[in-house]
Amino acid sequence: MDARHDIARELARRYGTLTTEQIQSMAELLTPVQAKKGTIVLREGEVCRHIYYVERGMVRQYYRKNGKEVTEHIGTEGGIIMCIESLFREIPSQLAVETLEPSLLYAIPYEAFSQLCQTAFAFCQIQLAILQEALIVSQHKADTLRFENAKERYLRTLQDHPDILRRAPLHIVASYLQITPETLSRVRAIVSNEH
Amino acid sequence: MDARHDIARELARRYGTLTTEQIQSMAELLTPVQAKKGTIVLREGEVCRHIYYVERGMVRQYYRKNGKEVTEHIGTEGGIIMCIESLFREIPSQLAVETLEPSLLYAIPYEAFSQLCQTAFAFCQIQLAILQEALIVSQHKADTLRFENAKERYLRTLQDHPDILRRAPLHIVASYLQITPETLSRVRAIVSNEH
DNA sequence: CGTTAGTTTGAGAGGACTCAAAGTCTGTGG
DNA sequence: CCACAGACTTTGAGTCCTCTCAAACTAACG
Repeated sequence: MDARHDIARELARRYGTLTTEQIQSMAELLTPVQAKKGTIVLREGEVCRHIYYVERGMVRQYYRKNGKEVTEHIGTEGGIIMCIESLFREIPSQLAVETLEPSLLYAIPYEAFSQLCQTAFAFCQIQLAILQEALIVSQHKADTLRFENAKERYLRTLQDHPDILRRAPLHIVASYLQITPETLSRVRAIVSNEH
Repeated sequence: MDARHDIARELARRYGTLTTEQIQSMAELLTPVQAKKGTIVLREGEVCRHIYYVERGMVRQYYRKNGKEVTEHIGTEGGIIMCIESLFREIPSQLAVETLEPSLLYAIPYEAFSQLCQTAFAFCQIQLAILQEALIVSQHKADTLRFENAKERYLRTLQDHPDILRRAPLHIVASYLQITPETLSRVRAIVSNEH
């Protein structure tokens, strides 16, 4: 069976319900993207036209600010990556997307997916669920930044996404946690001293 | 003509396109909520079942953290208020909604609106557009907090939402800007000295 | 007109930043 | 297979922004 069916089925399971034919339609949209470590999947300035599903590997979204790279998001197996503003407004993306490991992504062309949405509410519901989920995550992230200091954010990530800490280089984890590499290094030292 | 038609028409204009009959259906969902200053429109712990459109007045969403009230969002004329996590997951809301002025809101029952979405893609598109917009705003907000200090955030709000600064009490603006009332008071003093 | 809520001002503390330098890892080419 | 260059991480010193705590002042409301 095509691997794309499995992804389509997984998306349906997670975000809604699709009939067998609808899963078939969904699967046909998926385009595999195999990329070795360090590949730029979406360049800054390009218009983002896909939603990406991470099947294997790890990718990050980042942008440049005052000459420094700021990591906005890191996605691992099962994660969804999209450059929200670029995708929905069809404007050049501030965000770039880069693999941090050899990765297998499945790109969902947004235009075509939107077409599908018009054919059946079930697809629409999936898009709605993805956006709702993203909004909830976005709010939780904001709360975390509001109330937790560097050490607490590190410990939370250690709890919630231990693979990110294990697999991503420190300076990228640091910008993901919105702290400097120096601070993360110090926090790490303190935490490992406490066991 | 019913005022609710005007709101429905405005929502359609802003977020999509609706036929006359669809505007009619939408208008029928809208429930006016007149509330004097200081009214709790949604209590913490209640499940949020409506999306609110602010026709007149000003409302805020806030939650309690370590005994203090934290203002998550302030909405004025034309704004949309929704307690995202509660609404979509149907769980008790952490957020409360309170009027800061005598206000006229229109409540859109989410359940009924979702029903409508299943009858025509046009409604779905409106919901999608609202969520997309909310996501973009949410990201911009995060960027602001990441890179701007107290004074810059104050000046930005002075630029973008001058009515909030004029109409809301300082301590509420402060928690909206994610700074203490003391800091906002100092920032304000500095800015007004510079003219 | 007094009581309470809200705002201003001051002093001091702390977390995270910047800049700087030393130490470690990694991968490429000889 | 080793050596070296460049990237990454650690450690140190000093600074700054915003916070907390405290007290005085002002406004608002019954």
